[in-house]
Amino acid sequence: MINVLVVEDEEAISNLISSYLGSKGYRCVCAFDGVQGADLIERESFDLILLDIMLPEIDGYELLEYIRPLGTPVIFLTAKGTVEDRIKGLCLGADDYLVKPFQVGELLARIEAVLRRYGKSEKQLTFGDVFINLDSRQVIKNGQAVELTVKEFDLLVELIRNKNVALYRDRLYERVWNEPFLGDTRTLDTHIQRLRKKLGWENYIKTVFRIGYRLEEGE
Amino acid sequence: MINVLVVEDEEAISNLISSYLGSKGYRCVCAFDGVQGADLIERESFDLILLDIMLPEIDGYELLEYIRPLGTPVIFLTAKGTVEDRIKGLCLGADDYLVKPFQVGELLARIEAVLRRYGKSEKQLTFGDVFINLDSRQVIKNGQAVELTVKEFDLLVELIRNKNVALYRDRLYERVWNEPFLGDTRTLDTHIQRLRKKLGWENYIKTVFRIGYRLEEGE
DNA sequence: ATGATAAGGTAAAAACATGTTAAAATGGAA
DNA sequence: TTCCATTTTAACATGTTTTTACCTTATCAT
Repeated sequence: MINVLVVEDEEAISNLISSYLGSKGYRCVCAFDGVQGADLIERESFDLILLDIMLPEIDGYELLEYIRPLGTPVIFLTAKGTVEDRIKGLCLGADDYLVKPFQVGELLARIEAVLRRYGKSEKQLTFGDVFINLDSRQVIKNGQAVELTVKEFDLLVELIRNKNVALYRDRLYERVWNEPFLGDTRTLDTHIQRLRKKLGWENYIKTVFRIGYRLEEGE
Repeated sequence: MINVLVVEDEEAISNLISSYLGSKGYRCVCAFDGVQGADLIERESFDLILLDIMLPEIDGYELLEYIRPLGTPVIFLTAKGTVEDRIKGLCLGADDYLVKPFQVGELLARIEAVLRRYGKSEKQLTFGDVFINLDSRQVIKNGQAVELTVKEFDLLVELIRNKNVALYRDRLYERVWNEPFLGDTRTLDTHIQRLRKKLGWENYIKTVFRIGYRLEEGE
């Protein structure tokens, strides 16, 4: 699922965006000031950030500086509509610019354009000989369908989206289960084992001892 | 691991690039003509493509057309050095342009710049012939993976981040272990020994008597 | 030089993490 | 409700890492 961060202090706008995008199948996380935004950016990775310029604590320009090295696309949302502001935002590295008030439909169009530009409008994933369709939630290995349960599927997607990254078990669990990780169960391990078995990925899903797991390319 | 495709028909250059990048922790796949290149691009996803312009079968410009929709960054490698060629490549969507013959170091610098721009530069560190990927938590020495435990890895990162600085043992311990140092154990020393051994760094990790340790550049 | 400390080296114990299996709990569909 | 697939838990086995213990070697201040 596409993960969007909305950094916006006006709650009305924030709610509007998140409920609209939610209904369109995006996952929205909201921050109400720059500090919260920076925190969230550190915690998890987003596919897109919608960024208000006028924010308490840290303003949008400053936050953008922080985001740029991550390469995450950014759309500015702002009341400031002068040409200079536009240019400033775009020069600093924003991907697009939307002046408030705006139609949610227009916002969606721009979001999709930006994501397309970044090749993130993924409906499918592949890894090795495994092909995954996110819409139908089907997994095919060597042309053969592989039956995965919900949790197994979500776990697989999370691993592939973060291939070659050592995923901390707590983060991994929290991302897939959407609940805090209380480290005393074997739930995650059990699911990892089942994925390994069903896909024959004993050599690709590596255990990173004391950290978590890593889906490794090559080998 | 960063996955690079090299499409280049001169085998000497291809080998040079792939062995150099390999030693820096990149995974390189080589294609020797445009058709092979297109095949590989279809088969797997790359983080970066190095593309020669003058190729048998399908030339670089044509292949670029094919690559662009994927959003994969491309650096042209070519003997053609005219301004028109430069402009043509960049206009068509190449991210950078390198004229042969080139220094491998310059190539690496450009690669890292492009990857950074795309947010794909997984954080990485190098020291001497050792290459560290912070995302995947993998360590490569001379192209060979070195298996480090969590503590060894964290200790190594701390040393490299403070190269040429004498690190007090208490500070070093506290940074890596996240707990106060109660100076009566040999834990830190033991880990230093193991790092020295695994990396062959007996001459680089110096003991600063009564102070701690220092990772020294240049023998 | 010498002795009090500090660090190196090695092995083994202790601590801890993950794999494995089966059984129990959960929850949705018939 | 009952059944069934899925998910979680529990218990035990196995495997790794980290720490400690102990002895040796090195360093520095006197």
